[in-house]
Formats: sequence, structure tokens, C-alpha cells
Amino acid sequence: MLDRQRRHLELRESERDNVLRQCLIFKNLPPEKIREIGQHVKSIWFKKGSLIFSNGEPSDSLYIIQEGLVKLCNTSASGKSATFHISTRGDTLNGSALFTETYFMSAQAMSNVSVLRIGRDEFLSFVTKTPDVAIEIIRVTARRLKSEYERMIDFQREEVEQRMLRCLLTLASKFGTTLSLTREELADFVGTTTETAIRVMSRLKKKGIVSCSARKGEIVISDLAKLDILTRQSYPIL
Amino acid sequence: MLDRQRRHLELRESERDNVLRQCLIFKNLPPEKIREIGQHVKSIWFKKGSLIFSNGEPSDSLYIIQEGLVKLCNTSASGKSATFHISTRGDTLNGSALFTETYFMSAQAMSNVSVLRIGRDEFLSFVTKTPDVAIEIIRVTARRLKSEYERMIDFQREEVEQRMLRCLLTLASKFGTTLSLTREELADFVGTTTETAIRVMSRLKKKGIVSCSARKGEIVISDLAKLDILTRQSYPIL
DNA sequence: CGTCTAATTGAGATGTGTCAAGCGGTGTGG
DNA sequence: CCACACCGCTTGACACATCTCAATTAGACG
Repeated sequence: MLDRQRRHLELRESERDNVLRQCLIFKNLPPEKIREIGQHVKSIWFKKGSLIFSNGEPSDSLYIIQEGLVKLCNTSASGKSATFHISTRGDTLNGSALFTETYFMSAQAMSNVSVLRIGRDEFLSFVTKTPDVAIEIIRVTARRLKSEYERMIDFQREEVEQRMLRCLLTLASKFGTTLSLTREELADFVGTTTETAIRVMSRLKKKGIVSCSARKGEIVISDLAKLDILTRQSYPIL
Repeated sequence: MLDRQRRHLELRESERDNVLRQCLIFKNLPPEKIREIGQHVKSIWFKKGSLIFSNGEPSDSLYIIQEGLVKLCNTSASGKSATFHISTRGDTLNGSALFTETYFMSAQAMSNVSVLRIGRDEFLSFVTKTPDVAIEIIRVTARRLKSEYERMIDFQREEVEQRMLRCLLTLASKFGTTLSLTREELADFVGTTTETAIRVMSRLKKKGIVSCSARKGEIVISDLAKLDILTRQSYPIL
């Protein structure tokens, strides 16, 4: 009995360390460092639809997804919602907020979710005494910033169809060619309304890029290569 | 003669250190550390309109503005230009790009500009051996990310007038109530066309928020308080 | 005084948001 | 097992914000 319990515990610990190793900012750490930060980790469950934290709350924990999908989103001044990111296993949830007073987006569970939680102080002191991690955090944040600027210029200057193409490409590179999203969720991600998202998607269906599955809340990308080309093209050469 | 030269040199050095101290990521360093990084610095001039670097080039230098204005911008897939940021004394130019292969925006001198330049390798090795700076870089980058997300949701979900208000407020908090910008530059910053920018500005003029100066390329904010209120308002309480 | 560029204004085209209605699948309770 | 309600999806008509194109005016500068 005791033996079985111990084995169970070991399994949970190794699974926990696996998640930590998948997390970008811990990826290249030696095993003993992984175990060190692992000491401070607790595992928590959230059920589908619940909020893990809200925009503006004090950022007192680092969350890393162990299992499930989490939507990172926010609400505009006029009350419209927008999705910034959809996170999966190994992703931190607004990790940079730990270096800020408060979370600056909300995290909502899109499925039942299990996360690892590390207290703010434990995390910060670990970062402070582990320069490698600090450097890695800078790298990851810089890349994030880069891709957000790319997205921003799309929102400023491109039409919905172009944005849709790029969003689909982004999602496909993370989740593969079958996406479990409702049209509304997609619209929030692209920055448009449900209706327009639908209209654009049916245009793309005619062009043979996506094929609508019969099932609800599912999007299938049928021609990834074409999607890729259309997304990249269109720099008018001067 | 030698004496005068030496005094001149000392002046330049203390001026250089002053700029470094104004730079967010070096702000809290002890004087000897400032002097240490100062050793690796060279001062360079760029004339108005010239490109300091372009999007996509290898990021081989950290630039810090000593004097003048620099526009950080980029071009969308369909060839439209957008301004992300207008930088002044003490600001780094796309500093996070140093942790990435390439610059991810272009830097163009809006006036004659003098910058301090630090080689990539010198900067990175300084960061690596000075954990305080690394932490400070994380903080600064996290704040940047936060404000870019705020801007992004504006672009996704708000109309031009709302975006204009927020841009004016941002600019005013940095440059005061008199801005030296053409309508076109303003439009690029707000993410619209010159014509719409003009129309929106004349609406704001009627509301008494801005007052157009007779001179070209100048914008005067006459009622900062009102601007502030209008920008913050409009969260519909549920 | 003439030239050049920025600023302005107008008219028309168009992309997208809004509102309203209908369809189809899914789950629930009678 | 069927009827019903519910929710996501789809479509159409219309309104409206913004873009585009074109023409005019106003300042700055030599």
C-alpha cells in the first residue's frame, strides 16, 4: 500500500517535471534546477468556463498549463471582448505580469484545465538567483513582443480576410489543421464579429482553403500550403 | 591646449553617462556600473529622414537616443506604413531585438539625431554578468507588452476617434501639449488615413479638445483634462 | 512672387457592423 | 420516444464608418 502510494507520488512528480521542461522559460535548465523549482509547485484544477484570473488583479501566481486549453483575453473600453492567445500544455498564463503589479489580461478555461501554480515570491526569487532563467525570460518576452507587433500592424492596416488567414495559420501551427473553435471564438481572435467571420470563412471555403465540418465548433483547414502562400504574399515590390 | 581637450572629453563622458542614467534599463545601476557600460559606447549622428536600421536586419547594436526624435515603424503586408512608437532621449530603439536574431521594426530619424551605440556582444555579455540589468530588462519589456496589448485591443475594437484620443493622450504624456507632427504622421500612429485623421481632428477641435495652430506640422492640445476624461470613460458597467 | 508640400474638403465606393430572421443539431423533460 | 427549447450557424438587408480619389486652399520657403 505504502509502496503503491509512493509510486503514484513519483509518477505525479515526474509528470510535473515534464510539464516544467516543456515550459519555454525552464526548457534548458539542468534537471536539478527543474526539481528545485518543482518543489514550489502546486497542481490545481479549473473547470470549463471558469476564470483563472482576471485583468487587473494582483499578479500573485505564475500558472503553467498541465492539461487543457486556456483563453487569454480582455475587454475593450466599449465593452467588446477580444482574445489575445490560446494556450496549451507548457504555456505560462500572462507570465510577464509577474514583473508588473497586476495581470493585464484575463485567463479563462476553455476546457477542464489542470495548471501548475507557483507563488509570486518563490518564482521571483528563483529567477533572481538563476540568471539563465532571467535571460531566457527576456528572450521569450522579446519574441512575444515581436509577434504582437506583427499582429498589431495587421489590425491597423489589413482587412478581415487577411487577418483571418494569418490567424488560421497561427492556430494551425500550434494545434494542427483541425481546430476546436466556435465561429464566435474565432471572431474574437480575429477581431471582428461572428457574422463577418462566418462570411469570410465561407469565402475561404469557396477558395478551397478551409472545409467546414458538419460538426459544430470545428474548423478544418484543408489546404495548408495555399493558406501559407496567401498569408505571406502581397508585399507590393517597389 | 591639452587641458582644454581633456575638459572637453570629460564633458562628453559625463553627458554620455547622463544619457545612460536616463535609460530605463540602466536607471538604477551604481555609478561604477554605468561607467563600465559607458566604456563600450560610441556616439553617432544620423541626419533627419535617414534610417538607423530597418526591419529584418541582424540586430547587431543597441542604440540609445542622446538627442532628437526617432520613429519606430513598420510596413504591413499590403504595403501600408504604421508607426509604433516615437522615441526621445534615453529611449532604446527596439532594444528587445537584441535578444532576437533581427530588428523587428525600422527606426527612422525624425530630426537630426545623435545616438549612443553599443555592440551586441558587449551589451549581451554585460547583461549576462549583471543580473540586476537582466531583471530590469524583463520589467521594462513586460510593461511594454502590457501597453501594446492595450493598444492592440483599441485597434481591434474601437473606432478612430477613440483611438485618436488615446494616441493624443499618450503623446501628450511624453511630449507635452504641443506636438510637432504632420497629420500624416499622426494618421500613421493612429492607424488610419491622413484624410480621416484630419476629419477626426476637426471634430475634436469643435469639441474644444485640440486647437489647430496656424503653423504646419503642429498640433496643440487645448483641454488635456477633457481629453483624459473622454479617454478613460465608456466602460459600460454590467 | 512662384513653387512645393501639407492641409482641407467633397463625393462616391466599399468593407464591416448591426439587426432580424431562419435553420439545424443536441439535450432535456414530459 | 417525441416535443420543445436552446444554442451555434447561416443568410439577408441595411446603416454607417472609413477609405479612396480628386480638387482646392493655405503656409512655408526660396
